[in-house]
Amino acid sequence: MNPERPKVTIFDVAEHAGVSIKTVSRVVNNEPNVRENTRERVMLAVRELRYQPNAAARELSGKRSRIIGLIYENAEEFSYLNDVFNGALGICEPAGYSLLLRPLTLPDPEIIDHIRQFATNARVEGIVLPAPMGDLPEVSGLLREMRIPFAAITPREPDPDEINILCNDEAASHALTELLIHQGHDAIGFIKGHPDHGASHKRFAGYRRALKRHGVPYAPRLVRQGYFDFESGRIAAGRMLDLPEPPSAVLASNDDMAAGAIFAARKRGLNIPGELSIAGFDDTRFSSRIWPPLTTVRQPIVQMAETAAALLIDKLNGHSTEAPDSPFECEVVIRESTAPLNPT
Amino acid sequence: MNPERPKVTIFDVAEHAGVSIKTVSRVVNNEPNVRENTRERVMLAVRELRYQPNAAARELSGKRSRIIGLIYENAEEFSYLNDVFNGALGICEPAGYSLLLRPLTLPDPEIIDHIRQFATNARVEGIVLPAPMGDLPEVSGLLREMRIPFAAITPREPDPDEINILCNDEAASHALTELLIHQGHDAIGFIKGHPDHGASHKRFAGYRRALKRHGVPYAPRLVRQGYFDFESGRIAAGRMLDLPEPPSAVLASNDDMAAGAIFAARKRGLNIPGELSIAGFDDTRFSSRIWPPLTTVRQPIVQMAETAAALLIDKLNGHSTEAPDSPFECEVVIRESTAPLNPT
DNA sequence: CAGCAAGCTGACAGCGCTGTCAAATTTTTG
DNA sequence: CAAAAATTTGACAGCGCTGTCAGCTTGCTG
Repeated sequence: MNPERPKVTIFDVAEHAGVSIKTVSRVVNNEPNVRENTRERVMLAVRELRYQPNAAARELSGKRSRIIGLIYENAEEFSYLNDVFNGALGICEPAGYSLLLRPLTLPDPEIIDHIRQFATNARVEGIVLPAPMGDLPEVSGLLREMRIPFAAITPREPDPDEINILCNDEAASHALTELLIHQGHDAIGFIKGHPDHGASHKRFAGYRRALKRHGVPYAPRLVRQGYFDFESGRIAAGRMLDLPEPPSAVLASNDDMAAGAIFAARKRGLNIPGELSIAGFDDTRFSSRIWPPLTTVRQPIVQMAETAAALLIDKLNGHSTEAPDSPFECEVVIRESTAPLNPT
Repeated sequence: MNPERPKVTIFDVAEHAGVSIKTVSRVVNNEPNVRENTRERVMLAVRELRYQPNAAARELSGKRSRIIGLIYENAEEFSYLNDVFNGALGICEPAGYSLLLRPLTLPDPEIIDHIRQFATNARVEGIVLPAPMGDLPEVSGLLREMRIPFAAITPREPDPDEINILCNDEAASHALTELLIHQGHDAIGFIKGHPDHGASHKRFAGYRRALKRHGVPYAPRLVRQGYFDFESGRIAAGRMLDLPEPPSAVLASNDDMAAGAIFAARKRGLNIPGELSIAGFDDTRFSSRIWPPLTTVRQPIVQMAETAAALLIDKLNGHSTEAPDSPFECEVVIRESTAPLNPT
């Protein structure tokens, strides 16, 4: 594409170093069976000539594209994805891999075709599946069938043969609920997340376990279905607040819905956290900037995505994939949207 | 990467259609000089065998990578980028191009090296430069020198030989300021954007022009420097609000800073919009979800990115690049954070 | 119907690299 | 110190496609 730039090929390097092209190839690809002396000579030539292997030739010859795909839901919530992109890119680049994005709008009846086409067309070697893509059985099923390795970032049951990145959603939700209970709340509303997301169930489970543990009765009227978006949070919270005996605290399964809950509370003239405590989940960029700043849970998304990419690349390179033995830790971030219950 | 999938090559298609591989190549690449009859026969074979040209072989042989790079500032503000990604991907995919991301953290003293390496390594044919990348002279200079076509999405002076996607920032800012003036405000604070971004100057210029046009005196004390981030908006607004004669309205050069201004106002117990009107710029996902929902300006980012990618691809394919003759239109979105001045 | 331009089609040589396998070299062994 | 074993190196054949250019068909012209 740039005629001016004189392309340095493997032949130039070989000549410069006084070896055969195959030896250069060995050195460049870190293959064994090259005398240290020779290796250094080649490396020197590589550096002097600023040799950059031609990716297309490599792929054509070696059958390795060094491309990793990232299939994600093209939803509104994007700060989560930002972290995923950054984490994955940060690992792929130094490893010599490219990252190719494939947004998908859910629900997508043709999802199978779309993914199949993406995998074939873009000739990806492996795929990263952030939530909720990793939750969809048809997606993981297809990839298994196509024998394309993938790394799912989602809180599902880990499979020893597959890469699965988890964090302790359940424990974090438990801790957050516990915080509210310790603050004296005993009517704690819960807005569930999208039922197709594994995280939704974990978070709800943590809530229930905390109630049980502390002897707070579970009230189904205080639990509403949400879908992880602002609107559903606003509506769900509104319903609860209009109840004859409204909750004194609301726990939303993510920050978008928590923002919706704040919105609903304000509409009704409620003072937060004076009259209603609200907590969310995810610690989006957003959360510290609304008023009041949101009590929430922070997940180490960047690290999780890094790990996903790193393990995937390891697997592609035939290294033993050592899954991390414990899930990543979430952290409760306490801000001003929650406060001890004010006995009026 | 998938041994099971039998690869269909151009030879298979040629045999199946009873022509030479070259003819298949012609048909697949829409080259002229193929009899209609022959073309159809080949197309049929392509469809029957589900032939997918091998990208690596194409690139190696034809010197065309069909890869477009997207270099962006890896900043907090991400909803803008979401739109840029979506717009660019939406055009690239059907056109048979891949989009490769390259986040950069600004300021970056080694930006030249990073970009040079990206362009070489990833062998991109062209590059999309959303703001503020297109504003940096060293970046556009380097790409010009490397003779890599690029499309800058940024409000700079258009160059007829280069692709430049603009929107009427200045006019939108003018309109927004005018709105506040019509609402009776005559002490309108302005928080400037990052000085390295072209948009900052346009937006400030619109503000000044509107003041002038309506005979509202320009007060330097009501203009503060910001950097497009929440914190700088919070601080700048705080300074203005602590003035002996504070403004009755504040216009921030983007929504993040407007959110900072809201935050600062709330800290001081001010009622918005009762005691202070606040308006922003960009209409991030955020803007309608904070309280009060923000009056702001919406830019057609997706369409701008689509146009950028489309023009770039046209250029790469040697088609006449017809730049759109007028900038994209912004739209003032009026929400509840602004209100007529209440004469107390 | 010969003669010629224009339109089609195909043979073949790479593109730059890696895999295979044989040859050359070094090291180890008896 | 020779023979065997292990290590290192290189020659060469593709990978699947496009560019070049020559050859073959057409359809016209006179």
